[in-house]
Amino acid sequence: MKEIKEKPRVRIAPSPTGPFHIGTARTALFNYLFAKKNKGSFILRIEDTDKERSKKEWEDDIIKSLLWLGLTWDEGPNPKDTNQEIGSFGPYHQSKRKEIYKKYLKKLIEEGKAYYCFCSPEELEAKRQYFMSIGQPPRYDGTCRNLTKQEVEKKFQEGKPFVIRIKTPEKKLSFVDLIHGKIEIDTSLLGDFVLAKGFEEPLYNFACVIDDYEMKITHVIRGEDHIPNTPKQILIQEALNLPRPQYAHLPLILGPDKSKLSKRHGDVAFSQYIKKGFLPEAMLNFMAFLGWNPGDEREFFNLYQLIEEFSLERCQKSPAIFNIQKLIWLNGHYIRKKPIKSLTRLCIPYLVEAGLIKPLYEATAKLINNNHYNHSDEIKDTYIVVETQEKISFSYIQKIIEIYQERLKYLAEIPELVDFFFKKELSYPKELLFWKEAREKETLKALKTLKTLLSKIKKEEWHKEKLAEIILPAAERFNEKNRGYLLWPLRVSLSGKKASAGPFEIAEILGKEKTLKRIEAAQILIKKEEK
RNA sequence: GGCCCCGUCGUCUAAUGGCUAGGACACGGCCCUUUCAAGGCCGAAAUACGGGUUCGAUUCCCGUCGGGGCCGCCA
Repeated sequence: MKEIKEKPRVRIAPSPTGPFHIGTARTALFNYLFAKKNKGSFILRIEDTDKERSKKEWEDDIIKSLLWLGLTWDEGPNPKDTNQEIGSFGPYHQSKRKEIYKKYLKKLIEEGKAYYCFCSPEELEAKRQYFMSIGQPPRYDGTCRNLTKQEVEKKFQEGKPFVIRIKTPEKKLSFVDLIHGKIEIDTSLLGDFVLAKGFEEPLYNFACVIDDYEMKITHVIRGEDHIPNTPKQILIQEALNLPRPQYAHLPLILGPDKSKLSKRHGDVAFSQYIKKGFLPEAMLNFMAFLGWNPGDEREFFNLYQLIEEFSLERCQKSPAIFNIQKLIWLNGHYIRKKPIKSLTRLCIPYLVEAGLIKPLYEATAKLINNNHYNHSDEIKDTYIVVETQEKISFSYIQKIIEIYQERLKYLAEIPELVDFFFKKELSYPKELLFWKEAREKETLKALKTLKTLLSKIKKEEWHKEKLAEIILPAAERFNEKNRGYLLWPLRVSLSGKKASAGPFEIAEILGKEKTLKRIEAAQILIKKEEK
């Protein structure tokens, strides 16, 4: 494909009528990659023309999510103060652009390319039904198209509400899509569609065309569900004599049932993924591969590498099913690669939220409470274990996180994995202590052996290497066929879980005193139930 | 129903007018191992169907079938 000579200007134009959607995030990413790859501009425009449904909280959600991903925009709302804007083609909220739309609407009316329509919703519904019943696409029949000046005047006098419709010329229209190639449609199927409700409320297709023009958008990169809108938008451009941007329609993201990913598939809200503890690196890498690939077998890409490699030519035509398993796998990969200090910082809010620990200082508490978007350093602090009221340090927590780093798939899992470190007493069925066919007797014996062995280790030597040095040979002596007879009860008595990190690393973190206490607790558990 | 888009393992995908159609996730097995992970090895698994063009089509063309999107005074 030809090189892009002009510096491209692209936009992501979400409407703040609900939680920021995973599909919108993917579209944003592709726009961003295209812009950065070609040294162009990435613009954020808030499409809030639907004043009933648009809410500030959703706009904040959009902004937060994009920033979290690191997809910063060159023009749009100022992320530091959303009442301000950056860029010289604003305003970037459609709700603030009414006067601009009005100007173009008037021009169309004056030139006879659009007209007032006074038909009521009821009348239109009836017509729609009729067309459907005879197997025709439902479209406006043009009742008001040829109203005389006097008739229009009269309706105005009566104070009848009106909409503005375009006079759609009947013709074959085609456009070149950068992903799909040439797309042709017959405009007679479109009818005279509505541009705006009165002069004050422009509708999507109209506002979009005007803004794209005024903001000098060169490439419209959006979801495939917009293909049917494209001919309408081109018709508006032609009526107004505006240049046509290039179009690229990305394949849709599908749910497991192969229909467009939507609320009923569950987690489509982007913030859910942030809360669950997916990392931006994983989300970026994953979303990029939904409809794009580098053409070889590399599979890990950071944002900069994506910018380097991205091209629309390598975009897929066919839709992709959102495969959560692969996201989880990728996330595990990025968690393993995360520096341990950063990972600990990311995990702490989850531990706090689960009520396992709490920050000693109010300031930290506030910071954590705020959200999971925070990656800041301030989180290094002293914490209090809720159940025991012990003070613990950041580095103590770090040791715990470290032994779970390769097991973690997403951050929200961390509390259930490590909760036993913060519990006063563990509760688990005694059968969990039994290795293979071992029962009370053998297990008691194992626990007793462990206690004797561990008691002899000096506090200064209490680290996992020393523990292994002592316990491992003992385990072989205990049962020459299988070390599990000694090691399994150790691990279970310390963690209370059937799956966990290794017993020596756990014991090291727990310390001598607690380790011995937990072994005793296990002995008591077995004995108590024997009676 | 009309119009439009799409069709390679279950999923994300690579390849090409010509080697046994490659990789990844998930799945199964084995190894490692005290468990769970991680890691290593192995395995099962796909060109929707029918015609054409061609020496040769998964690839190009046509049709069928299948899936999806859109058909608002929502975006």
